[in-house]
Amino acid sequence: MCAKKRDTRKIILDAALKLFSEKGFSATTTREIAYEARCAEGTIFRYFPTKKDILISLARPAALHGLKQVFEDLPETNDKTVLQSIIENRLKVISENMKLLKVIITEAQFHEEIRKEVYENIGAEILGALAGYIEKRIDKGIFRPLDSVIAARIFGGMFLSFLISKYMLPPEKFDEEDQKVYLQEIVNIFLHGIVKKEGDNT
Amino acid sequence: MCAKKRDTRKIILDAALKLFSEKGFSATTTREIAYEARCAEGTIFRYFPTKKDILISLARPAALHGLKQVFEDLPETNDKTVLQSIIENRLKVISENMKLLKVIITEAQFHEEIRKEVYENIGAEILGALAGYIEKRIDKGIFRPLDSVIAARIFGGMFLSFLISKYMLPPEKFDEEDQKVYLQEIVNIFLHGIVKKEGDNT
Amino acid sequence: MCAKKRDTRKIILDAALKLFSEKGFSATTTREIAYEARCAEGTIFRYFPTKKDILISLARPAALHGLKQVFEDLPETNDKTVLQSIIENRLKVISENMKLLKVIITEAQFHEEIRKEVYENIGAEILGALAGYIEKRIDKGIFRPLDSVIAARIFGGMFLSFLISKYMLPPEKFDEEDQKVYLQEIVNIFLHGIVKKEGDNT
Amino acid sequence: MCAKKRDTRKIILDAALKLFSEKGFSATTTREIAYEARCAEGTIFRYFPTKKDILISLARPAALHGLKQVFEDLPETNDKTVLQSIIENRLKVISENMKLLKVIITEAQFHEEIRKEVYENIGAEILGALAGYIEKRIDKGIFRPLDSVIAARIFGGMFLSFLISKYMLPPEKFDEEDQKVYLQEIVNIFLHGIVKKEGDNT
DNA sequence: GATGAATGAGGCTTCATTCAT
DNA sequence: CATGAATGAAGCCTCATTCAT
Repeated sequence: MCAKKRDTRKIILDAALKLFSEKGFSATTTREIAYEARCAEGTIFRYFPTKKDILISLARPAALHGLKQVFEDLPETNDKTVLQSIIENRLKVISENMKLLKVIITEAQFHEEIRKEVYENIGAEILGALAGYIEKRIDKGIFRPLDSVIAARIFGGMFLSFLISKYMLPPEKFDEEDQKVYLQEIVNIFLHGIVKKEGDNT
Repeated sequence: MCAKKRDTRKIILDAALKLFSEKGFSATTTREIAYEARCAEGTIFRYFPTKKDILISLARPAALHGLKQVFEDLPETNDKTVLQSIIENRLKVISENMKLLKVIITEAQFHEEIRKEVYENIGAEILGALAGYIEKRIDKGIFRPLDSVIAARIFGGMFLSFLISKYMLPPEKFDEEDQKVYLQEIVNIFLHGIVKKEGDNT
Repeated sequence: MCAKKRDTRKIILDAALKLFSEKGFSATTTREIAYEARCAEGTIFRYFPTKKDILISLARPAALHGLKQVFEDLPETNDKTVLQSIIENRLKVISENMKLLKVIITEAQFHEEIRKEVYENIGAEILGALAGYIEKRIDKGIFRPLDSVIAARIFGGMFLSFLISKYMLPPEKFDEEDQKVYLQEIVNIFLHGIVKKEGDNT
Repeated sequence: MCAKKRDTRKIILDAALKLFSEKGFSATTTREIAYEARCAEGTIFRYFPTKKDILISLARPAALHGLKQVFEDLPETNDKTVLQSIIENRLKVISENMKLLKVIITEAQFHEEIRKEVYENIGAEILGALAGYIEKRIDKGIFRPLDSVIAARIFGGMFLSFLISKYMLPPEKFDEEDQKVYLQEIVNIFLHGIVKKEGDNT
């Protein structure tokens, strides 16, 4: 009785995710969601009391789980190439969750509930993992001493700028080669910027 | 009876800007805009054929003009403290336009017209100015050779992470001191990451 | 649970027909139609994308079909009394569709779509049938040779003048007796006017 | 103080007439009338308390005067060619007033005030003149005895069918030649239909 | 559990009318 | 007299939500 039956709830969530990411939450109608999910409009309300509850469900820990992996369990080898290749791998996870990320980032501005979920998950846990990694490297004297949370956020911002370029620029303005160089430079700049240098006591 | 007759158009634009930035474009009603602008709903449509036209007017080059100066005419003294203080100064312009910036960034995702406006103003011109500055420093052998556009974007992302922290985090989690340190670290990491080092031939 | 579920579409069409014929298309509001149809305003738009689509649906061939029979299959006995009684009989069809006819004729002036529908139905087919009848009588030498289409239109005009008198004059100015005489004279004048006379070589 | 000043009232009436005849009364906005009359919207209301009053003013005796001429002062020569040529001449008056006629006929259905004006002017006077003419011919034994009012209305209907053909059919379907024949046949049918014949005692 | 017709509040927009200049 | 900005009621239409089947 477990796996087989068409999981309507999941289907509706997927449909909503697709549409929210394309048109935004307010501009998406329940009728469109029903059509995309190939179910009746009424069915949606058997699973979600309210349209807004669909949005909130998308920001639930379970849904965000995919995103958490991005900065989790970072190995402590700091060699430039290793870090870069890891980041490239993680990018796959991001790409798979891009639609969700877009919805979350956009709607978090306007909905307290989403914002809270984001802080407690992405904010605390995800960036926390990265900050933890940075902390350890500082302790080992490899990175210079700085606020690891701030450093993690800055790195997140660099990464974000990559995502913005990748997903909002027209493809001809940001090709495969650009992407590769971009990621290399993020790692370069960040590592060079954070690494401890002889005689540096800032 | 002197010059300043109540400029209704401007008042409506301001009201819309406030509400769009608080609730998003779709979630803001023309009735709310009218109420905020203290005019009749019908009056709005004497100045804007369509609700969407209010949004577009907000994103017009004229509106974005203020933001252009942020990275324009950067002095070529590269000393860390100078750069940092400059950036702090420019931040005032950003802060004054933050509401607009938020609306523009959010709605650019969903409206082709806005997106174009953004590319041609924020994208091309602003980041272009920063890229030009970086280019000159590379030529002088101060920065290591890298793609100046990518570097500019990365810096933009770092900056963006600051804005996100400043405007989305609850104030008690990001106080004046945090902000100062954050900006310092952006400059530190970026400069150290981009500067040419002895024996570096990456 | 049997067959006849409340046919909302038909009910809305009937309500619209009544109101359009009383107040005209533009002066009728969808709220009034909903009230007359005893349904919610929103319900109307489940069946018709647009108010104008209600009007167009009213003018669809299906709706005009009833009117086509008016001059169809006219027997070729030309005796005055026969023709007159026939016309009186057909009048029933007209009367039953008078509201529709009024709407169609009125709105055809302003809506291209309606006009086309009218030409292809009332114009071409109905008058065509009458013209065909006239043609046959000409061939038999009973009517004098003339343009049968024009003759049909002229007859239509005579008939129209009757309808105008019947439906626009206050009833006390156009009683049963008047109607009878009016129809007799239409037939008289038309037949005398169209019949071939000895020594007539117009 | 009499002739020279731009007669705003007349200009507004003309503008309204043009638009009412093109789009109908309800579908015409005061803004459009103001634009067509090259005056401010507010100016309209200095001359007409209400939009509807513009319409009513159009149906005033003074405005209808032109139309009255059509059947007035008919000479009593009944010769076919004379009558036909007269009608052709009168047609000029009709053409000049066609816009007004269209508005009057259309809106009379929906506005009591207009309807009354039409009865008392067009109905009584215009058709009355024609009926008087017919009466005289009957008295002289040239037309057979019949209800002259009905006969006048029937003739009016024939004429109306001509106007409908002329103003609603696409021009290529109703050329100059058609028009000439049409008018000839109206006269033919009417005269032959109404004339007294030997041995006719209907 | 699923459906989809029905609802009615409310959204965007229009428009006749008013009124200060 | 003329103007045209402002009004707000009302029009058309949308949409989240309900409910009988």
